[in-house]
Amino acid sequence: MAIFDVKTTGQVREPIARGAPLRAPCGACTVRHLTLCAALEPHELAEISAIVSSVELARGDPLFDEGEPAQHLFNVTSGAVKVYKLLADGRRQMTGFLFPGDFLGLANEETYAYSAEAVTHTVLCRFPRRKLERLLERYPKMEHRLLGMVSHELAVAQEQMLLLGRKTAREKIASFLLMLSRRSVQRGQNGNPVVVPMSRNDIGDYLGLTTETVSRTFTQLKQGGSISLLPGGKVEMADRARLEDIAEGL
Amino acid sequence: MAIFDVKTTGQVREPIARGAPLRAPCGACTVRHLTLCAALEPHELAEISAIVSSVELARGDPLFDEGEPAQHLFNVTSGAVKVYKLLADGRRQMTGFLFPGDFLGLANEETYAYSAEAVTHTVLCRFPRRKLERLLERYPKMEHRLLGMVSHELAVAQEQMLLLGRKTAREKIASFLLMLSRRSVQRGQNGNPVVVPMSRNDIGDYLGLTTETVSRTFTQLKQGGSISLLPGGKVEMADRARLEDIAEGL
DNA sequence: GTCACGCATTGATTTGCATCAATTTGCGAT
DNA sequence: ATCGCAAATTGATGCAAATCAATGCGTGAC
Repeated sequence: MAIFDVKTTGQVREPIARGAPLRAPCGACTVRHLTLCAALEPHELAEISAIVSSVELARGDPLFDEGEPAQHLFNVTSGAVKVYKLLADGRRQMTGFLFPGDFLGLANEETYAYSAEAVTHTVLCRFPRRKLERLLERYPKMEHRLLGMVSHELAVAQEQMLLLGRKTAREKIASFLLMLSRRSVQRGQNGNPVVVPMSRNDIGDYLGLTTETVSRTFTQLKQGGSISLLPGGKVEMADRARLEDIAEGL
Repeated sequence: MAIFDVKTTGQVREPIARGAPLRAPCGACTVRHLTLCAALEPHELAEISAIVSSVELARGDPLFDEGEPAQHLFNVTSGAVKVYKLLADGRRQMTGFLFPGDFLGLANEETYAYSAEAVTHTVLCRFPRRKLERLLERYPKMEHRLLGMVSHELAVAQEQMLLLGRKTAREKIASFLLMLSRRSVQRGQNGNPVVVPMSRNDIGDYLGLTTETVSRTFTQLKQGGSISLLPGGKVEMADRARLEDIAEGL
């Protein structure tokens, strides 16, 4: 019961679009070509708008937990979300960080396969899953776009397996910074310096490292002249070409 | 030019279905509910049959390499295939092992995102990508099924990230054996003992370990009474419940 | 302004896995 | 059966990253 859990924390705002269809269901939907609602026909947009609502989370608020019934799909409007899986003893693996334009909650099974939590203050669009599925049946083009998005996510996941299984700490951190930068540019923001909104611990759980190793590796890259650490969680990539070489193991 | 490379090695047989539509494009297509061609209408099957051909590979033969133009999709009919990504210095990460019923070659970009190679003697169905895409446009139900398959693969990939980033060597091997067993059962085969057709080195590259650690961990599990190693690359899971506990980190 | 808490950083030590180097086993070819 | 090669196993050693242990710093609460 993801939605009720969230409501308990007082973070869910009531639907913004109830009865009054918006031009677009949310501000993010036209940001990236991969986004589900981009380039829809007016009547399709209207139908989407009729089922969408808005969710707002504070830093650290849970969105849903692994194993909960998967009742909604979400689209990040602003902020950042982390998704992760846990082992019984608490070991955690981040499977992704999501930014404006990204989707989450797509589940093949009836339950979510991972947990999701806000990294910063975050706003999301929320689509009831059943209703969205009925919509997708009638608009194959939307499903086609969804297939493209999931295929892309799969390719990203495979790249991440290469990182987790075979890259060194140094290579992992370099890859991570470049990834953040690229995605930042995709959203039309500045790619350098890049904002790193998540904690060292979160980064460690994403890259399969400990907090300490993450911290030390940042320091090491700084001392090597590849990056500099700016206040406000920003990282300046002083030598991007070098970072790219490091990331590829050269 | 995947197909011509393969042809050079003399492994590609000419299309089996040219001009003479089959009942089903390949023996595997009805094996699993996730498979693309399962439960198709007769006229859909006929159209699929018209574009499919067959490929046969010997152990170790490449199917395609990362970066090649993605001209075909493949469906494993018999045997086993490994897919992997490489770093510049040769470090390798297996991203999956594929068995009868599994798909590979789905590419969002114009090129393959990974390389594929036969683990054992293998037969595959081959679908020209462009033609299949045109077919999918006309049959949204097939695309819907494809979406389900890719979503499932994504969930598997995320599970693998948890394994790579946070599990110990022992937990990785236990998880791996259980996964092989489950998939073996899905294909209607015996799940215990389970056939392990790939080398220790391949397993290491799948789990982010070295050959030696894989070997030692097998020995350790054997001595602990969880498994026994049988001739012919078979592994008997003597204490499956224990293996499951180990896999979950209990 | 200062207090306190969470987070980042740094240092010392341990450990698990990789690496390197033999040696053995398994298996197909003859 | 025996040869010959590839794969698996085993042992010795080294190193990268984890773990353990303080200490420093910045931000928000009051």
